[in-house]
Amino acid sequence: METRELRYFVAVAEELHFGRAAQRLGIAQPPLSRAIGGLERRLGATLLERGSRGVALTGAGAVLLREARAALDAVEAAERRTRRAALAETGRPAVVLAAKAGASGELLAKLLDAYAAEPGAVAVDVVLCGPGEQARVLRDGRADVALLHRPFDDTAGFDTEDLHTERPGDDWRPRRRSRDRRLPASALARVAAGTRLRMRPASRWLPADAT
Amino acid sequence: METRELRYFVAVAEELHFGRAAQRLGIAQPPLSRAIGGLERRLGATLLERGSRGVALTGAGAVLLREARAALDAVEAAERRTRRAALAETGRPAVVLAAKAGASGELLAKLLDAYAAEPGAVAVDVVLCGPGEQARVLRDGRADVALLHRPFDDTAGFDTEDLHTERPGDDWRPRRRSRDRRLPASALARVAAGTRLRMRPASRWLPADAT
DNA sequence: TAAAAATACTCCATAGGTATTTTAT
DNA sequence: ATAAAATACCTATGGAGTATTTTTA
Repeated sequence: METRELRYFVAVAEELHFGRAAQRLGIAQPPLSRAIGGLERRLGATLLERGSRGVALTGAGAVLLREARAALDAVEAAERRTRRAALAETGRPAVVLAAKAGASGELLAKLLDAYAAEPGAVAVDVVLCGPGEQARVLRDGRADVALLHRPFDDTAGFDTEDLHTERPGDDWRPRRRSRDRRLPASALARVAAGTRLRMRPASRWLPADAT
Repeated sequence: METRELRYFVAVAEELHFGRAAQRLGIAQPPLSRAIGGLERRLGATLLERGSRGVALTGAGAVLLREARAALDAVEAAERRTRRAALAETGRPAVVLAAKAGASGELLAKLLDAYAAEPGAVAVDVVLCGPGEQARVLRDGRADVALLHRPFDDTAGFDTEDLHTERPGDDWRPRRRSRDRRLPASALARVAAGTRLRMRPASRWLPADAT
């Protein structure tokens, strides 16, 4: 499967309409129909139910939509991180850390200090995100690490390390008196060293040794 | 970036030789050189240092190798899981569980029983893997969940749920008397419901808002 | 100077466009 | 009857092959 096909399918699956999807992709409707048709033929799967009111996803189509988004994110991340690595070649390397804008100021400062004190620490660029944007920014390669707040942010599928626990009854304003574990900047160090990208299991469905 | 380009690059990065890589890909050397050249031009990055003794990876090249493998795994997983979903459409759906061959027999049986007892449980196919193969099998979509053994298997990047703890001093043979928590088959249930595929941060390097 | 990668040029497969037909409500 | 997708047909971009030149250790 080529990423072009995945992009085409995602467009159709999101618009649920070949015409609009084609418009969004900047191509004509017939080549899009053929691309999806070819994809279905090669997968041996019906991805869409066609009707004169547009299209609907089949079960297999829903699976592909989910998986295709993840795969496209991974491809995008590959591109972004390679570009960043190339720029870093001339200059000092850095990791990009995503933090929710307007929050965790003190924690962030402590973390950066702790990491900077380590031998071989590289520069850390901080990207500020809107709430709940961190996961996306990590997945598509705009950032390499993030500060998340459990249980509000979903950490599913990411490697995590606890940095700080806020006392219950704290009224959600960070307090001095909240318990601070020794800030482990090791996560930053590991990411800076280029730890391998991993993925989480997903999906549902059938046979064990089906291709 | 097209998956074809990623496959080509991975081949060259692994062989460190355009000729051998081309052979492995079943194409001639010149088109491969051009494909990689085009990729480098579009990324604005030098991925390989060419010499008459073959090639060597640059920093950016090493990043792309790592990221490209992950992206290709994601694409492969998309294809596999879609095919499985299509087959399941006619017949009952199932999740695929990966287990290390020759181990965890009793735990596996208990887990499957616990899950089967839940309302709306779907079929579970069990795939037996060699040691350490589970992570790969999860990443490329041959399986959806796996039984792993901490701290021997690296669970980095996966969502985990503790099922069973073996007593220290147990001599590594599973014992009846080891403490069994109530087996939570909820992981299986969530996976069967089609939880979203996630990825872990990776990589290293530079600027915040570089494309 | 010898291996290996890059260029030059050609060919063809296939992505894409336009016109039209088929289908489903 | 009408909106939407599929099919037919044509064009052209670019992927791949062969022959050759350029590079570098």
